[in-house]
Amino acid sequence: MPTTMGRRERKKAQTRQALSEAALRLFSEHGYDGVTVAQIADEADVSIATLFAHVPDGKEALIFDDGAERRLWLVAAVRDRPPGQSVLEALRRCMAARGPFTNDLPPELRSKRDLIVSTPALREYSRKLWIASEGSLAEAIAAESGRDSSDMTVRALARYVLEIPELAGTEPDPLAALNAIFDLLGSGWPESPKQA
Amino acid sequence: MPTTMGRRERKKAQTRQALSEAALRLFSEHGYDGVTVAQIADEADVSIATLFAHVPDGKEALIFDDGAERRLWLVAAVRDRPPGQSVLEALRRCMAARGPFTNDLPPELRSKRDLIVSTPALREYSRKLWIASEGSLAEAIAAESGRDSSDMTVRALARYVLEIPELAGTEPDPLAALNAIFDLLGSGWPESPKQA
DNA sequence: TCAGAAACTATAACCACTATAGATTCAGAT
DNA sequence: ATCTGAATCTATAGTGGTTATAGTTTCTGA
Repeated sequence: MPTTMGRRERKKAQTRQALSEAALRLFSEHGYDGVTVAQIADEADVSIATLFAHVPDGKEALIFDDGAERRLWLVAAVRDRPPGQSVLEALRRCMAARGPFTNDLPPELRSKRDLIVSTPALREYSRKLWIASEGSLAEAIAAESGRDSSDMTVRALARYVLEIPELAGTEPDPLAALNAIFDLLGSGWPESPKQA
Repeated sequence: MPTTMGRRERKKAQTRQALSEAALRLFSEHGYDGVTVAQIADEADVSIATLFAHVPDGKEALIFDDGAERRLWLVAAVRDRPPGQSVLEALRRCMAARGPFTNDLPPELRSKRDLIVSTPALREYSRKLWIASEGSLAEAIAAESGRDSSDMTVRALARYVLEIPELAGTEPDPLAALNAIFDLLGSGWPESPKQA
């Protein structure tokens, strides 16, 4: 069993990447709705059937990976945070370094992010990818807080954290929005009973 | 200007209702994916083009109204809550009486709810309808708390409240889940810093 | 070297949805 | 009462995403 990938897996990865690059290039040029999957398949020099074999989730998934990386990143951020740091603080820093919340990115990634943020179908799919990590994140949080990962409070917190990109990503100052939301999650909404 | 609707509006409402009923009946019988819009149009005795004229949001929207009622209900719950009651408590009671959180419903509505909860496409659309009220709810909350409705904290709270049906709707005990989530939103997540 | 798995292809189909143009029905003003 | 214009409905034909099928090529492991 060779340490390197066989030719087959290598070709597969190449095809998948050709599809991603073709899709991103065409989307950037003509907009998401201005491009058909047939054009993308052509540009990557494969058949339409092959395109869907590589990207079973459909057109929107073309420019995304499967989200496994995000999942690992989140879990690691919670589990390996420095001593004295809270779970929320660890998550806040983790997310602040990603996606819509930083401009410290190469220009290709920045334009990709802008494309996603400005295209509803892609924003929705991005949210789906984040939320797919809910279970893993809930387990990580549960492990750190001595609760069960099926505890609704834990699941809700995980979900709410993962909704932040969608919620704050379109704000004029995304980072400030991110911080405001984490403050809310940490301290709760101040009671404001109606005057009697 | 007559107090009652003209014949035209009456017929329009009839057609729309015929479509809703046909869709619900067929979905319940054969499952959402087991029914085509052509079958629904046939069952309601209209053309496919007419179906889409009545329901521009597409197949999933067939069994829903436009969500205006929900919006009014939520805003009223916040604004007209009894003296001494907090905003969150008012929203908790409002939601507890609706959708997935009560069984105090006629059997037709119960089976409709079960169909929605068990069909991903319909669950997603239901969430969309809830979230469409985010702006209105944020305004209502802002008015009660002396903040601005564009305040990220207000918007986040509104969003998080409106996500509750999707988040808690599939739990074994939805009402308990609802209460747990409102407790989290009210008090925040207890800090659990890592031991040094 | 051989057998089988995996990837790719062309083709054809299905379905949601849209566009168009024409027919019918209704509402409001004259 | 009638006329005009707008709303509604219709059939038809298309677009585009997605899947199914069946057959071909390419790689892998025995």
